[in-house]
Amino acid sequence: MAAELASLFDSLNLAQRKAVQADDGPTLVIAGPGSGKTRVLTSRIAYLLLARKTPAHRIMAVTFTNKAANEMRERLNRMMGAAQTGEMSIGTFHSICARLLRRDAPLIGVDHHFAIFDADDQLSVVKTALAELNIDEKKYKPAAVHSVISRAKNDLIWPDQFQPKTYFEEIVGRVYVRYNQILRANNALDFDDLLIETVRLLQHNPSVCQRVQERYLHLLVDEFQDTNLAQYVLVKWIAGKHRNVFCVGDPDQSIYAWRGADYRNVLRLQEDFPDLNVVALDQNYRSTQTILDAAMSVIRRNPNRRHIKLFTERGQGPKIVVRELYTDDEEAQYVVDTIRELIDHGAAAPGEIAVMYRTNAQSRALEDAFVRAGMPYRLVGATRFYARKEVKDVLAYLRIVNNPADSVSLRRIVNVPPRGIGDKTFAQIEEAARANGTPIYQSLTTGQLAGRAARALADFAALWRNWIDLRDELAVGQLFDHILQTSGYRDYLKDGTEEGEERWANVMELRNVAFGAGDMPLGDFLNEVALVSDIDNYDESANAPTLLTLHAAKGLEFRVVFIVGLEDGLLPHSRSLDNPDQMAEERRLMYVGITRAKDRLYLLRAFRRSAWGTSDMSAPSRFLDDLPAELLNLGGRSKEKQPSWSAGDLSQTARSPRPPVEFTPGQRVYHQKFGEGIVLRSTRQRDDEEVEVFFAKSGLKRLSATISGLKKIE
DNA sequence: CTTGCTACTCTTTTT
DNA sequence: GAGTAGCAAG
Repeated sequence: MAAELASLFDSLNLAQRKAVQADDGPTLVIAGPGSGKTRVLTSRIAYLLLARKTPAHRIMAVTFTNKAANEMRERLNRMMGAAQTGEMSIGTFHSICARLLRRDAPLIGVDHHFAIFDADDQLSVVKTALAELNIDEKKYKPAAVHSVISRAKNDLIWPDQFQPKTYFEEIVGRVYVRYNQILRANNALDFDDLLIETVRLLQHNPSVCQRVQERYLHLLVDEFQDTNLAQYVLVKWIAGKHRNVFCVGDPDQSIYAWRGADYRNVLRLQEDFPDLNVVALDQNYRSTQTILDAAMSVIRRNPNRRHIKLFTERGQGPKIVVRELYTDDEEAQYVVDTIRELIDHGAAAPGEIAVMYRTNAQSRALEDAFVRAGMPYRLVGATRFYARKEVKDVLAYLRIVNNPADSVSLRRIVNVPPRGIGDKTFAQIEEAARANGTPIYQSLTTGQLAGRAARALADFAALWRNWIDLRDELAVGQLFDHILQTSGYRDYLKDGTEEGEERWANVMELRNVAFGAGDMPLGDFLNEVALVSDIDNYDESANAPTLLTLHAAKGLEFRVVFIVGLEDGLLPHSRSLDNPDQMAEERRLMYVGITRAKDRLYLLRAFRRSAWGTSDMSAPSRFLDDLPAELLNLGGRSKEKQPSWSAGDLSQTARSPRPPVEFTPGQRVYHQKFGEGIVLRSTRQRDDEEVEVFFAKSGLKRLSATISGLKKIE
């Protein structure tokens, strides 16, 4: 024991050690990026377990992603070689709340088999509510309505407390009421319910509250700056008795205000726990001084922040490379080319490189470039695995078996594959269920419809019945196979097309997860699946560059980081331009991105970016202006002498932006769609180049050099 | 009820 | 440019 502790402390600096060994009572560790926050949190837990002999089951640790939780558990296991960490309550707020609620589900008006509705399901509930209330979807966008509802829940505002301030909110208030009723009729909770219902459970049930408060001797919270009000109140309740909260965070890295996160929770903590012990960590162990200086020069311009000076002993390191490319495709090509060079020169292994962007849509150009270069990559986000149609379909089958009240899932698959149960028939069933006040399952089995529909319904009801009977007899994996077979979904998906095979492969991946669940009850399995985030599945061992959004990059680090799309309107995002608070958040996002880099940082922008099928010009990000020239490598150009097409103001560049003729007759070229070809003629257009190419496969084509993405072959 | 066509929106960021 | 909602025809 003593040996483990000694070696643990050897790896910590004085300030970190002080935090780890803090006395019991409320503690807040404010720390800059790369200062070992998570390490301090893990060490604190090890310290509590080893030195303080705290039983593992009396510790709760909340992290931002399940991945972070798993990592922490692994580290503790390695450190202590003990399986006792398995008894710790560790996970995201959402997953921990789901576990708490499961036990006392009847107290909040659902049963133990309650479903957790994801973003997709939530939207479909909003749509149903809008339809029932005769509200026009075109005027009141379901997504916008839902975001207000979600925000209210995160601020702990129940439907009957919702105070509309605008006409729009007036409408939302009415939808909110109906929305929640529909959720409960489906025996379902949404993501936000997991938090707000747990707060209510603790508030209104003294015995439950006492049990929880008594049990958790220590509560530790990572990424505290990203907690919302509901989460903060949970912290207060859970730690209400023993008052041993240990929070770790960095206000400069708060990037989730848009979903209710409130960095003022730091102030609330100070108010609610006047004896709060605050520890600050500013030494950085991740990045070179150049990178830290760049990060500080960007974040410095935000108002109302505590000024901290980040320092490192890692030295200056290489300058930050700033480049301007002509299009987003060229930007992507630059990324791929540079990565290849870095790998060839041994500057970094492929897995130590990341490419970050503001919006998921930007990943497409990058993916194309990686595919063209035949270079493997990891993609985080975009179309998340669990959001794929086929995956959601199969899960919907499992969900109606676990929770026969789930009409949202039923609607999804009742006619997939086609069974002759169309919208109209389904609406009748739903109506019957509502009229009789019975769950949808019953009105399906006892339905008294006539003709073809009745036959189809009876057949489906028999299948469903059979699955439910098998629910508790078969393991999740076996049930999975059985349903896939008997429902006809398997044959429906495997339709012989290439796309069908791809979808089938995804279903098989899900099948692996199902078999991995072993004897776990179906409900537990579904809960777990509902709460995984994309980053949770990110495979460390795959040795390939990672493509991810700046948000997803939080908490990670890479030897080399590319941030692409440094353009006003993208980073900072156009929706933030007229709002100082949102602008400050964009700046923090940029700060988070920069500080992910250990050694090398590349900041790229494209002069022309295609979006919505058209290509538009863009101005450089204002954040680039904040970087001192001495930190930058501008590729031989001074800051004033940027490439020709961006010199001067935009109106001027619009007239004669680009390019000298790039393609000459006889040049061999490659086009993504048409393959290889030979240039016959090239004509300079106003701000483009028209190229006539003879393709081996598709014959003569006349193309725009900028839009076609035509490439030279050396 | 199913299939296939047209027209329209869409892009912040996520547990 | 792509995915989907909505509609018309089979």
